[in-house]
Amino acid sequence: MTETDSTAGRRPGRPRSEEAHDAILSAAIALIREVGYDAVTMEAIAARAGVGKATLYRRWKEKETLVIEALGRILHAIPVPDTGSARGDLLGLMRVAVGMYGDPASHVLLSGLVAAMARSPAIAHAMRTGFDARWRAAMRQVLERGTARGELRAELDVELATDVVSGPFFYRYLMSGGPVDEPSARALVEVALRAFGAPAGTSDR
Amino acid sequence: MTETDSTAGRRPGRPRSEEAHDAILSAAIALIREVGYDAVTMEAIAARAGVGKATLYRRWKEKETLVIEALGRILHAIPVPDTGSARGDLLGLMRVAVGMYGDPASHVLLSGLVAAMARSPAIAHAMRTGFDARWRAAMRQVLERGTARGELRAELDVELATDVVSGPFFYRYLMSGGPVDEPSARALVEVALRAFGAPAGTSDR
Amino acid sequence: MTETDSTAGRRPGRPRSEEAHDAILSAAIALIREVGYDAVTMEAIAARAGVGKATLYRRWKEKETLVIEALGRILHAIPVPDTGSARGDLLGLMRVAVGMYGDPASHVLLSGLVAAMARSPAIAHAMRTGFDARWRAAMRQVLERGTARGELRAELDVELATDVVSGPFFYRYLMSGGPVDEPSARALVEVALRAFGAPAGTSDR
Amino acid sequence: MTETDSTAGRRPGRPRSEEAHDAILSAAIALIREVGYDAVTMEAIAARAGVGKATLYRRWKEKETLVIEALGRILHAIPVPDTGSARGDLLGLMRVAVGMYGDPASHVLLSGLVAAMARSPAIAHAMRTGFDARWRAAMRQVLERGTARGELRAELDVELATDVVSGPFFYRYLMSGGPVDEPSARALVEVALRAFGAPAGTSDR
DNA sequence: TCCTAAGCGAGACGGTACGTCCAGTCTTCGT
DNA sequence: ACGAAGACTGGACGTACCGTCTCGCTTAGGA
Repeated sequence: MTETDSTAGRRPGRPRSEEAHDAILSAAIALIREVGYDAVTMEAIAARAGVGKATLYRRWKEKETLVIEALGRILHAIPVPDTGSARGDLLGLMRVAVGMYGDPASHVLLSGLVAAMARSPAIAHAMRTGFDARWRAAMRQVLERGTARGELRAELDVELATDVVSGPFFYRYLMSGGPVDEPSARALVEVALRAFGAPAGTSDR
Repeated sequence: MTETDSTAGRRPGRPRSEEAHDAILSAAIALIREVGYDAVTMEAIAARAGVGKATLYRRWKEKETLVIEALGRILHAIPVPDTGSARGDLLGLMRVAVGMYGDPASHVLLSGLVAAMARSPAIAHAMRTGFDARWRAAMRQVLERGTARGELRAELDVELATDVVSGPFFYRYLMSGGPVDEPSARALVEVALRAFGAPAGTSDR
Repeated sequence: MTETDSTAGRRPGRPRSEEAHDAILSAAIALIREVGYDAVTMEAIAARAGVGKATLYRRWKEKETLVIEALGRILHAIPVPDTGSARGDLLGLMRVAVGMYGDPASHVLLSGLVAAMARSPAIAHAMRTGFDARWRAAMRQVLERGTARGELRAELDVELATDVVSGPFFYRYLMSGGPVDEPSARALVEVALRAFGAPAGTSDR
Repeated sequence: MTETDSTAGRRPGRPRSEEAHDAILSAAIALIREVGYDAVTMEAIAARAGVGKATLYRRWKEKETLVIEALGRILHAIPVPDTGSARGDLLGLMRVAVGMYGDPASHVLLSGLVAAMARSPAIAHAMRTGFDARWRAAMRQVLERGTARGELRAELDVELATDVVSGPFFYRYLMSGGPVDEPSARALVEVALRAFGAPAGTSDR
């Protein structure tokens, strides 16, 4: 996520300090928890990390890219459920979603990042590859397993199915204020199965 | 949307100037178009409107509520299509959505407002009643017409169906970057019909 | 002027590069001419010289000492006039002064160094021995020649006479903005002769 | 010294706070005394005065003009001695000079301002009218009284005489490090009398 | 016709954060 | 142990807005 992915031949001069890097990301996370995402300032992060502001700007151009990298540290990989049925797998995944949306810090954080994505292609890219891609990969795996098992239609559009299942929560969470909970998760799974389930006579239902 | 809707009980003192009100809203809209939503500042709006800053703060507490009112001026009511079929009506509505998302100013604007909603309940309320409610009402009308015609299931959960159809575009637009266009609209309508259409043997198809 | 004047006693390790030394001093002079004395930074000098900042600090503690050494390179020795009369000699010397003050870079340069002298005894010492001493020596020579010739009083206080002649230009140049030119030089010489000339009946005029 | 000399018709908007003005100047003076002239920063002045930085920059573009105005507050008018003789008057004035140079804060302060004069015509102007002019006016008065009394030459060049008397101290103080004291003052007065005194046969001596 | 109250534009107020710059030091590599 | 390169902490810079606060002036209704 940093601009130097190394592997390239050593650059001259003093190398960037990993300690500083860690201190900054930790400070960022701590501050987000304490004062909330958009009260966090580069100034405060630097101070908390015991680091000059220039050191921040040398590595991240905006607060958001920094935050995204920081979140990468505490974000676990998304566990892909394997319950034996598409219904179970999808439900498992939706429960993960419910859990993520449930964190009280999430709202300001997510919406702040969404706003930042609209301003900066770099941030958009970081968010899409850093977060969304993980989620979509998990969904893809579940869906493909479902088609392989014959529970879901063979001609299934994975992207569409992913959005149909994921979009409603995202929309409720950020806009309409509708429920993002276990019952809703169940309902959405049933919708998905009706829309993308294999026609009768095959294994589902 | 302003706090004083009173024509009742005349208050003492000089009344608020409608000219100033108009000038401010016009300035806000113009600035959003010119420099983008989040580069707009109260300072600039006041200057552009030829108005003191206090005049702004007397009427709106935050930039967002001002903007929401300003948008109310240029936002048309959502036309509820009546094509004779649920498929046609839904598709008509989705085309409206495609059109709204298509405005190049929309991205920063919408995401900025979404972020503001997370910070301020007042803004959230304004957005939900000012924008989202219009959309949901249109959806409700279309969906109820569908059930009345027997095309859609009688036990349909209108809120759920609305979110299943609307959520994916919202999600693609603000997060994943997926397509928000006519073909996608068609695909989503088909998904909705499969998920919420009346069981075979009834009037749909 | 540098702390290592040693050609004596070979030290271990890589010897200091004379090329670097030259490059630095040249860069310093060039930058002073281009952007003016106090816009010059150690950073810029190092960059221009193609040298690490540490290399500068290894040799000079402050910008000023570096500059003083750099100036030593381009500063000619002060030519002591020998016209045969105290009046002529003094006038010759004052013309040198007029010439030095005439260089457009001199003002910021001199005043900057004067300010630095007040901060740092080291700089003060460098300036006094590097510049002022040369001037005073020239004055002394001229004055002593004058007393030897009987043109000037025998009991003359050389320091006082030097300051009476030199001070007014310095004062005008840095503070009052009065003229520093040939006529003023002439006037000052006449003052000096009246004040320090031998009493009537002796050799002066 | 501020850009608004009033008398002009009232400007619109909230007037500038005199309290803030005073607080700033006091803070500046206090800081100069405490940490020395060139360690004083706009930041520190603002903090000490309990004032926003913008309030400083709204009134003074550079630290130096602020300082000059601040000094104006504590600088007494120069008392013009009237002892009955040119010798006494000049000596009185020189004693004032010795006193001013004697203040331990003066060196960094004066040299800093001299450097600032070279950078900025505004500062140069402020210094010349604010400080130097007072001194020169006092000198002029003394000198003219001397000529009126017949002690000094009628054709006396006041500017030249002023610089001959004042320059040496200025030069010693900022450059050569020579003595600036009572004996030197006496010596300079004698020089002035020899150079500018009326020829023998008139009242002096 | 005045009085009171709230509006108005203008702009200064105390603050906070911005992103940049430089000082002076430190750490890496290669010579 | 030198060299360059470029990282480091620290702190001031000058700017931009924030939301609040005076100013003097205007515009109404009620006394």
